[in-house]
Amino acid sequence: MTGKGRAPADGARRRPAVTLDALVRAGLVVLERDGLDALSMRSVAAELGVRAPSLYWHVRDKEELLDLLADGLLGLGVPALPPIRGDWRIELRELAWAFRAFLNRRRDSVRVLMGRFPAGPGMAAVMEHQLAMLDRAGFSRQDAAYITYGLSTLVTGFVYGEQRPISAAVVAGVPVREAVTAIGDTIAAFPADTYPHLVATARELTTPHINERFEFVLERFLDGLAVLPRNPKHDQGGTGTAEHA
Amino acid sequence: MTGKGRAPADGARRRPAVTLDALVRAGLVVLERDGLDALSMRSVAAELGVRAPSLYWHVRDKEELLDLLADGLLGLGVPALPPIRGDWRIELRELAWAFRAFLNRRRDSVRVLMGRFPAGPGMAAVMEHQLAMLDRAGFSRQDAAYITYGLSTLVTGFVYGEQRPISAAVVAGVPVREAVTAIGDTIAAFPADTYPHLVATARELTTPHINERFEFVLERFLDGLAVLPRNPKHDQGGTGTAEHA
DNA sequence: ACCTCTCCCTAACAGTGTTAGTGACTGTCT
DNA sequence: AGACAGTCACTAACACTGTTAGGGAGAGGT
Repeated sequence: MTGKGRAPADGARRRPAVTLDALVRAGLVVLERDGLDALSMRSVAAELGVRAPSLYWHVRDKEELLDLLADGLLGLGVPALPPIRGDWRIELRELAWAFRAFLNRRRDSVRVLMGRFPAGPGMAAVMEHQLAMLDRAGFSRQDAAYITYGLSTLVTGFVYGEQRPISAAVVAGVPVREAVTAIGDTIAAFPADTYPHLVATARELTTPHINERFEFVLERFLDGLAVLPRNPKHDQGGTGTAEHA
Repeated sequence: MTGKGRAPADGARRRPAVTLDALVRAGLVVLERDGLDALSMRSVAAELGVRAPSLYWHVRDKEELLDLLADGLLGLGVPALPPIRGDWRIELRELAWAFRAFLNRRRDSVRVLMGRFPAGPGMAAVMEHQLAMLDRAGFSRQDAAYITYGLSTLVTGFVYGEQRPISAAVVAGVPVREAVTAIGDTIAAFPADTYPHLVATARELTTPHINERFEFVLERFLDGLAVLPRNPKHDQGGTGTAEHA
């Protein structure tokens, strides 16, 4: 997956008990089985039958391990990439829904991926696919780059918010801890004279129709893409934009 | 700001050294001065001249404190809300840019806000403003709710990614630690036969023009909103949608 | 004077990421 | 064969985290 990584310099000696590959694999196992909060240097090391400090031979710090895990996660999602058939809008939509489904399926994956831009093979495969799709649709390279970045930001950000439990907080002069569990009721109970629109929209803001919400945001973005200029080219060559490669 | 919070039940005794209000204020001070990583129960307590366990009298756990801080942050941003004048697109654009600027100005605010939906007065003020804006523009309540949620997700997600240092990770068969610092070079160095589009787009993907990137994503979303049906009503009453209030 | 409630205290626990220093093993060179 | 150098996992430890248990000082109500 991630290759050997640490260069063997001048010939491999006794093959080590831990490799970067095994480290990432173990990390993904722990992440899926016990969740991100339980993913510590010690727990990952234990998964490998090793003690925590050994990991620092292969990885600078936990942050670097998480970067690797992020790329590993993307690599896992690659098989689910929707095929390229010709309609960019349908394909982009499928891609977004598939990505969201993946993030919701793999435990804590969105927390690991959020804000990360891992320059590894997992990310490369996903982006290559997406860029090929957009190139075929005739988008400029600049637009394609922006779209790729924007769409992943959008989906990741959405799922991140979707997964966080809606946490109750303080309303002026009202007890917190034993407060209503439904945030909709909380909002509806706000003083309607100072927050008229908010109170009136309390229900709409807190509907549990999370899929419709996602669809709305996604389709608005896609609508915005539809008005971009495109340069249709139907040469099936596939590598139409790759120069001096 | 957040009121008294904990109800005094049956008459206030000796007025306490710590109040919910003071707690939040101290938390915000620590957050701005030392950053989120340095914000611990002990450091916030020290800011109040108190020991850590005392905080648990006012707050269930750190998570609840962070929820309160999130709402406190939003409250700080309220004065910067752009005025409502009549053009929803201009106003929404101003709002998004102002929000992003705020998130980039207040240290670690985006990390605290990300994924949180604090049902407090800070959030209420921001949302009331935004909903009033959208209501005046004639959007339906459902659309207004979706737009509000979507826009905040979009901006927050974008800034979160914007602030994270682009972390280098593994490329198949290439050393990691001493790897290139510029991620663009990394991508450009990928095998061009397996990732033709990616390699060709390496520059566009990693341009440092972060403002243009934000503008692109935002304007695409706004373009998408422009095609939504609206029900123009110019009654200046302001509370046009508030029923049985 | 007693009781009860509020609320901050000390002590402690289990856990975290991370560094220092050690030593065993392996392949290469003399 | 023996010395060397590199690889890589080990033990021990540090400073720190969130959080709970239990104690006790102060104040208001009866």
